[in-house]
Amino acid sequence: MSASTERVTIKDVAARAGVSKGAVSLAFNHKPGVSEATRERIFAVARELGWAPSSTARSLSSQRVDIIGLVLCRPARLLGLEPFYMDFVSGIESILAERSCSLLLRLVRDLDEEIAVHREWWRGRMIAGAILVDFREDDPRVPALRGLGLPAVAVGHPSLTGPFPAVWTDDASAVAEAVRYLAALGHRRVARVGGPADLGHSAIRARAFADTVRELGLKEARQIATGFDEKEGARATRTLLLAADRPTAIVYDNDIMAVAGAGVAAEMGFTVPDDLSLLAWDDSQLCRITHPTMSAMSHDVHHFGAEVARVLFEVIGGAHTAGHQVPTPSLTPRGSTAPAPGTQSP
Amino acid sequence: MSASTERVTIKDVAARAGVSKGAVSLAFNHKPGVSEATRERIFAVARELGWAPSSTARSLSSQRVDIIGLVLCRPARLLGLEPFYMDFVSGIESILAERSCSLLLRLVRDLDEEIAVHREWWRGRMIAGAILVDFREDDPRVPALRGLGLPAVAVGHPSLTGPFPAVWTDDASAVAEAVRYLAALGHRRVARVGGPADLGHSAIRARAFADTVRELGLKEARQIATGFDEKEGARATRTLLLAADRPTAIVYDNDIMAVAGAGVAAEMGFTVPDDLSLLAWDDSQLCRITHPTMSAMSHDVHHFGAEVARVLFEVIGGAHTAGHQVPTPSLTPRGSTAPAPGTQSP
DNA sequence: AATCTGAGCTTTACCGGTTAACTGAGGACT
DNA sequence: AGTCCTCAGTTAACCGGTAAAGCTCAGATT
Repeated sequence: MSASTERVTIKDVAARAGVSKGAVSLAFNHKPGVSEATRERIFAVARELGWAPSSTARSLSSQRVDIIGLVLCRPARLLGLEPFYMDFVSGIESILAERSCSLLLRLVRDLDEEIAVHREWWRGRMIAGAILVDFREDDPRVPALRGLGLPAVAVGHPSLTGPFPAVWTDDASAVAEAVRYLAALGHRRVARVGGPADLGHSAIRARAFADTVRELGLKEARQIATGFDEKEGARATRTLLLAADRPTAIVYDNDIMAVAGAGVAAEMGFTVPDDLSLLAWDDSQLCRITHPTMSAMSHDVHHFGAEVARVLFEVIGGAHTAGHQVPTPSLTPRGSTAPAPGTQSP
Repeated sequence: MSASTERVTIKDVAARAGVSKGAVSLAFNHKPGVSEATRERIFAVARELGWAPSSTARSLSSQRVDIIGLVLCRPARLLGLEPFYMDFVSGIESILAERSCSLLLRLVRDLDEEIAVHREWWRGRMIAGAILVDFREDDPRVPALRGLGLPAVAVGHPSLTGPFPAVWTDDASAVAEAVRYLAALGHRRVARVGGPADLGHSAIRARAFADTVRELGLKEARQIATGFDEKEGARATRTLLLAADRPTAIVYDNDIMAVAGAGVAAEMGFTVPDDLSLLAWDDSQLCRITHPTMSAMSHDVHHFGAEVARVLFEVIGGAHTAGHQVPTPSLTPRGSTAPAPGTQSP
């Protein structure tokens, strides 16, 4: 039981089993060319010696890896705050774990760095494929990474993701549903606190929001772009509520901001939902535990992540996947939305 | 600008620069043996060809990698729920990003699998070091991984982590502070909803809790072990509140359970904090946005993760690090704690 | 009897780097 | 002039696997 410092390699296993390296390799990759008896002997020796093929060496010579890459281009701090990402990652991991794969995670400051990381990872066959998130309009990653041959799945609307198979939610319909719901409750002045303006899905939601407002003949609606965090959500809410024609309902792009908005409303003397209705997005646990509870456009983010991973494996497997849509976030009314002030309940 | 399929390797760079592979390698590793002029020429060619050393190949021959490993042995779903982990990971990433390192993340079902993964990763020099978390008492990873030579830092009290440099918070003191605070508010029956019994820090907290209760002469205190999730937190709270000698204050092992507990209390007709005081742990955003806001034992989890990563780099660098303690969680009183029912305020 | 076949291995050439050992030229020192 | 260094590089072995090509031999085919 001594901890011998020598690393046991395929050569040791081969020698011990009385065969060549090649035979061991064949056996371990379940390829024909070794008899059942030899195969078993090899496995026995490997077990005895505690050997398993080195994935580094294997990936160098055979280009096969069991790692998939995820590069995130967001401030580290925000990751910890947003429930979305961890839930998404846990969904991915749930599928990777089934296949004994790991996730290589990297944080970068900008998209150029992200592109460089993907190039490098793929060049050296460090990863078998990648998951691309947070698409911008005219995203620079599309021209930079297309044609690399990197198997990748894109999280975002197909209009943004270029040649990469996309997995997305129909944000436009969801936004429309949200606005219609609020309009049905009698709200005429509805505002929206969105994510960063350059993010593709923010733009899609913004457009859908404006369109629906116009279509329903509501008052000209204000939208504010933010950085997704608590503070900006609070500030945006304050700005909206201080305006002369303050909204009676606000739709948020995530739940952190919605909850922060509820705090601001309370602090400014507005009662939710009597004076003001709030509608969150993503519906993590947060929404269920506030008082009042948060109405939200909810979808299963964990499942979303899992679906993305599943599609990625199809792509890696060579399938000509077109990508696909996961269920549209659906309205989950809770305690933060109510008929507009001065409206008969419908 | 054509997407030539051929991968550019060190050989191409060498040929183009008119030197040998060795010279390119020396230049890129900033080792002596090439003149400044040649070095520059090599770099220029590399830039022109878009070449960077393949980390796979490098790690095979030189054992140098810029990836660190983290294996988590928890249900995937829970990861997405607990604010702790993402915040912790984001702290780690903040330090890794500074050094252009990545995190290799893997989810496993049990500790045996975790041990196997670490062995494999380290054997093949897939990782430069690892972060070990969630220590049990007599943790099987300690005997299994010690003597491997794997640079690792352990998150947990040194009494649990064996030879691995530990980074930990002084949970015992924190628990004592929590109980003292509640006692000072006049609470005589204090209960605790803890994490899984086999987790080292749960045991430490349980012991400290019992000790402090005894020391202060409080009523015999009930402690319930749970799986850290919302549902179990709710159930434990219900159990406690249904008992004849129900507590007037409850300390939780994370904030999810505390918040779930608040919901149960409300649903059972207890007013927090008038009838019942609740004290959370970890203090994520959750605690600031509930009504009433949650008093908590708070610490900076992001910073904790960063510190762990920093220590790991020291260990990888060969330093003989002893590990160290990060600030003890400190009491942040908010709206969920108040004098015990029928007590004069102090 | 000569040839073909295929199962079961072995050999050998990589994969893309690193590194120890070696070479050759120029300069300093004796 | 001869010896010794040092610098700047080259060569070749090696890291731990994979994979294509080659070899051997028993049994089937003609």
